[in-house]
Amino acid sequence: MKPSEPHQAVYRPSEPSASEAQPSADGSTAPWAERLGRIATEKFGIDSWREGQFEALVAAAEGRDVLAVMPTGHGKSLIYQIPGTAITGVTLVVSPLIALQREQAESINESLGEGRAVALNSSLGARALREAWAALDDGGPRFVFLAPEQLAREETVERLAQLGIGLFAVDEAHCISSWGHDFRPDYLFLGDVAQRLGAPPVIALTATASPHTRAEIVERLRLRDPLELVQSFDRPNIELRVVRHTGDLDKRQAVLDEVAGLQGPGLLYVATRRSAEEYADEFSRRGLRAEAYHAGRRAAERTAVHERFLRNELDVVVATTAFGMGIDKPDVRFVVHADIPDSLDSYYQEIGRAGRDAEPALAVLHYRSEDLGLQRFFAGRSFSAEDVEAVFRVVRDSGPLRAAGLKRETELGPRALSRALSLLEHSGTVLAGSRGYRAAPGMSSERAVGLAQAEDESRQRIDQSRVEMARGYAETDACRRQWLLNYFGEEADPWCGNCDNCLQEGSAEEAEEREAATPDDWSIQTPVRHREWGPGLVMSVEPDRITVLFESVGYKELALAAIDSNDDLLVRERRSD
DNA sequence: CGGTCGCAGCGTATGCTGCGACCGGTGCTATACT
Repeated sequence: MKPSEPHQAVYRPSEPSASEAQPSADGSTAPWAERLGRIATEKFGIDSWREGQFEALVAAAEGRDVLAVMPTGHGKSLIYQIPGTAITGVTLVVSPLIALQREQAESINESLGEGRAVALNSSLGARALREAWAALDDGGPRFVFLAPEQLAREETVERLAQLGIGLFAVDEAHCISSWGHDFRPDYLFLGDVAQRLGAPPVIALTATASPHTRAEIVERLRLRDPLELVQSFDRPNIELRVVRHTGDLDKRQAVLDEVAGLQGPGLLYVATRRSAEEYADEFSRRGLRAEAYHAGRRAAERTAVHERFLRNELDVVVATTAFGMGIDKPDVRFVVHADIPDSLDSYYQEIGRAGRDAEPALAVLHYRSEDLGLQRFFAGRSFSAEDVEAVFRVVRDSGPLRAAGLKRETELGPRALSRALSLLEHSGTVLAGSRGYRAAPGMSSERAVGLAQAEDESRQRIDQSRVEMARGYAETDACRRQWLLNYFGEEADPWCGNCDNCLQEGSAEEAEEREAATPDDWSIQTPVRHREWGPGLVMSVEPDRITVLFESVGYKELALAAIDSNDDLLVRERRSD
């Protein structure tokens, strides 16, 4: 197996389709590659590219959908910025946080001149909002930033459709999967919105997405044969460690002692607001410059903490998952976790905030198996048959209805409504059409509830299995980096030399031996089919077992002995692409 | 699922134990009030 190259990337090159090619703003007939290269140099000062990056933005200009998974700081935004500058239509960018919208719009205005990008959100007063729309109608801005909630309003979608949207970009696209199902349901409707905006090419961008999340992004946004650009997830300068604890108190003590002894600036992630406050108080008592950061603090305080951290006025920020999106501070020296997160997707995203300057950095997870209880709780929300039935009846009796009409007719809260609707739609009992949602022909409400419940159970199994993969990372005695990279569908050496397991007593030679003992007939990313669980992908291979990600039940470990002694239990599938 | 809180009960320790109830993470937006 060869070592990961720093910018190893996989992508499926584009076949330009002339029919869908974007019209160019200046009527130029020069090939897109040439024109975009010139714009990159002249307007953005870019003349070198990461592997696949330039091809991706050319593909977008030519009308192809793109899914790009690239680390922060690798120029993801250029993939919509450069084509957006050249095409005739306006580029719409969906972004989850108002602060991010503001930041991105400012950066475009610096490159292209004032007024080329606007953000539409609730922080604008009524007057500023009118002015922003007027500027858009006059053709000034080339880029509009907004949150998915804005696109839930039909009036907004209609106005944008009239403007003519040339590109539809979704930044932080993993939010579709992590937030869409209950927390921010409007993420699930972005695929619909894109259709109603005239089905422009869609660009999905994120720094972190496992194969499962990538598949969900493609499905939810209805990407059509997208160009997939997936750069390596490896961050070799981050040392990975796990410390196991049996009791809550000794864990707490160890976390306090460790963080107090580390050279900052750094982050301590915790599971609850309360423990964020407690740890921050204790660090302050010990003389550290520490602050708690969570969604329960006032907006002004959160901004202040963020800014002081960026200015190196804090040694450590103790945070819940609220902290971090869009933070690009190069010299974060450590990210310690006092509690295990809900998935390796979250964990990787959080430790990825360390060592962006490529200097040595440290990621330590303090682990107690009991801590998984909270994550199981978050993963296993209860199913409401009444809500599902109410939504189904309304759709069947008064459909077709759009989201706003459904909200009016069902009188459910936004979260309950979209959770029910998403289950109904995903189980095929409610169909999304151009005029709104309608019931599948001949579908009874009993059957709809049953199918939705099955869908919910499958979703919960998948969430639970992601928790189990996080447990696997914490409990493995093999190379942690290999586990993490395999989780993201990437091949990796069995010995990284920079995790506790590799550093402790193992050696490259021992790892090679273990590797030699692992069977050759299974390799990661092999598509397989299980007798009961259906299709899946091999995610990791160990001497005595393999881990498979199944579409229906999530991650499962299978003993090789069982597979060998049972001919048709698990079979290899031919690759579909 | 596990931790914490309040309360009853014990029975007299400026508390302790056991039990059941309750809580736990992410942000947008619109609207009503200071």
